Amino acid sequence: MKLTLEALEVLDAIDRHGSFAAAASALYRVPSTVTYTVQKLEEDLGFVIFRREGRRSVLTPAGSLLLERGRELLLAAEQIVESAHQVNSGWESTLNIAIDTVWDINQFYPIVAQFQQLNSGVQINLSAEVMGGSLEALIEGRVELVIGGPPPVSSTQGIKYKQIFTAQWLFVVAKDHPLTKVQLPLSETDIKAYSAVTIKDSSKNAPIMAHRIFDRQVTLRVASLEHKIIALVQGVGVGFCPRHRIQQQLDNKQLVALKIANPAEDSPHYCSWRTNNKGKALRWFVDKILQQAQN
Amino acid sequence: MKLTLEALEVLDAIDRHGSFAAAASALYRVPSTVTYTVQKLEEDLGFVIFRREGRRSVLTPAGSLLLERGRELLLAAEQIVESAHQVNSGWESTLNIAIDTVWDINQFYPIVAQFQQLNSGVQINLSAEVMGGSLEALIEGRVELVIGGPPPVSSTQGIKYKQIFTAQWLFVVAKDHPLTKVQLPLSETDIKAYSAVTIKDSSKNAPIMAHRIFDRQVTLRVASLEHKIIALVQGVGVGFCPRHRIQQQLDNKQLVALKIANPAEDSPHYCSWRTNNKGKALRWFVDKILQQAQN
DNA sequence: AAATATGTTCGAAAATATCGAACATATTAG
DNA sequence: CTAATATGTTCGATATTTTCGAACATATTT
Repeated sequence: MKLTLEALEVLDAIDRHGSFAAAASALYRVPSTVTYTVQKLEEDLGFVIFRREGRRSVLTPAGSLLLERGRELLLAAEQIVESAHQVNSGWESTLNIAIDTVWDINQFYPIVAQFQQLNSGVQINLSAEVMGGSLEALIEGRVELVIGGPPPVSSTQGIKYKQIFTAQWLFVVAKDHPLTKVQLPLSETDIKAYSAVTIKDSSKNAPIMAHRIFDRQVTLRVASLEHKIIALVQGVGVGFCPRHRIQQQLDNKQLVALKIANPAEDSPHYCSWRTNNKGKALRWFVDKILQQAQN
Repeated sequence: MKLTLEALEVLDAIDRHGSFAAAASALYRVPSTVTYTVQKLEEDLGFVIFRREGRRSVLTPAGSLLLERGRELLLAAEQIVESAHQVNSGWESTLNIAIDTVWDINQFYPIVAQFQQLNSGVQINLSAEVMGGSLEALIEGRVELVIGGPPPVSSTQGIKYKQIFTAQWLFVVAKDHPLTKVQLPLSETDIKAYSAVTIKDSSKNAPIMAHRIFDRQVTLRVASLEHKIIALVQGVGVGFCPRHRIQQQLDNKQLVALKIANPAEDSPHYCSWRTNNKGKALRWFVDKILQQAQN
């Protein structure tokens, strides 16, 4: 049972060029060498790969399977070497980034575009996460970088983080919502009378924490802040939103911010990344994000 | 760019055994050969795999990636050869069978003996599993056939199954256990007063399910039904057992079945197998098991 | 400081791959 | 139909690669 990649390349060449002779020529070898390689492989593996039909050889079923799957193997081998080279040169082969929904993903695309111009060969994977979900992805190693998430639990090793902005949470409702008729500031009781819109934590084992929304309210759970804003504009419910994401809706009066008795505190948001990744791409993005945050 | 599977095996051995010397020994080679192979691979690939730190060598990031992905490659290569063999002979080269502890393994040996007489050359590997463990092994591909396990989750692709028997669960205690003095049927409260014996699920991530045993009882966890029966006979605790496995103990009065207020329901047991294995041996065993189940 | 274990270098020996010529067989051309 | 051509195999000679073992260098442990 001693498969070699080189032998698979020979099989591939035979099939691709149609004959032992043509394969030999393509491989800059002599025909007898090809014969030798095939025979040796057949002996090593213990089954016949080509049934010799006169001068034309055809693949046996087992040989056919070997070739087909073998090609995948060759491809995978090449990709591994490729990736290793990239890592060696300092660039990761892939970089997985999670963007918290609190942060506007549109702000991020220009940075990605800038990165692409470096021609690093690094594959960037973006995912949108919500609240706990982004950190969970970071801790479990599914992503290397989280933008706009909450601060990591302090005990977590191997993760660095830095605050990049503070979100001001406003309590907003649609322009014609009944609560706009109520005297300000709104009490907890006023609010409880109406259904709320919240963002569903994308972490798998979401902790039971009623972030921003008081208990026992009927709530609509949506998957992202974009959806939440739409739901609020439509008047489906009420809820808190970060000011910077709804400035437009406030300006054109689609949403109204209402003063309430117990206003939500500002929440800090962070850029968090894994320290075991020493690649240039991660470094580049972190630098870029922190630099942008200073302005 | 000339990767070879053999070189990957050397890398794997170095990492697995912790040093060049140990790897050499494991590969029945001399240390200088290992050095040679590594150096040659480094030269062929064009990057350093091990950073030499005195006598201890540590993987570079690129080397680490190469090893990690290379292991997958080796595994894939093995599977390809295995599949080709299977196609070639019609017989698998190996067949891994898990037998749930609910099923008496002694019943199974005659079937294995019968199979050996066919001289198929198929290597049979038997393993005993408990409850979820057998299915986990099937889904993860560690075994191709499970006898006596629970039914697979319906969503699982690539697995067929058929019920082969129904187990009646009796609540049993040792002949001189205090519970034999209590008036029947036993209430839940009666039972809670005594420690129970349960079988520990052999799956790695065993779900928290209190199968057959009520909450909050002090329990002794054992590894198989055989052990459980012994523990019950010794009077260490009480618990449910399938009737067919303790008939002998009931007959010679080592165990006593007691009627209880909430009897355990009969549980169906299945024969489950992977459908991607088209080999004759799996087919043979499945046929045999199903046929025996009909009687 | 001595003993032990690890990794490397290097020349010799062993194993393996490649070549080229001779031969066998099938397809094609005339 | 026969000759010419192309393909695949065998086999001895040659070239290349791998392996070994001894000698040496270096780090860890006793």
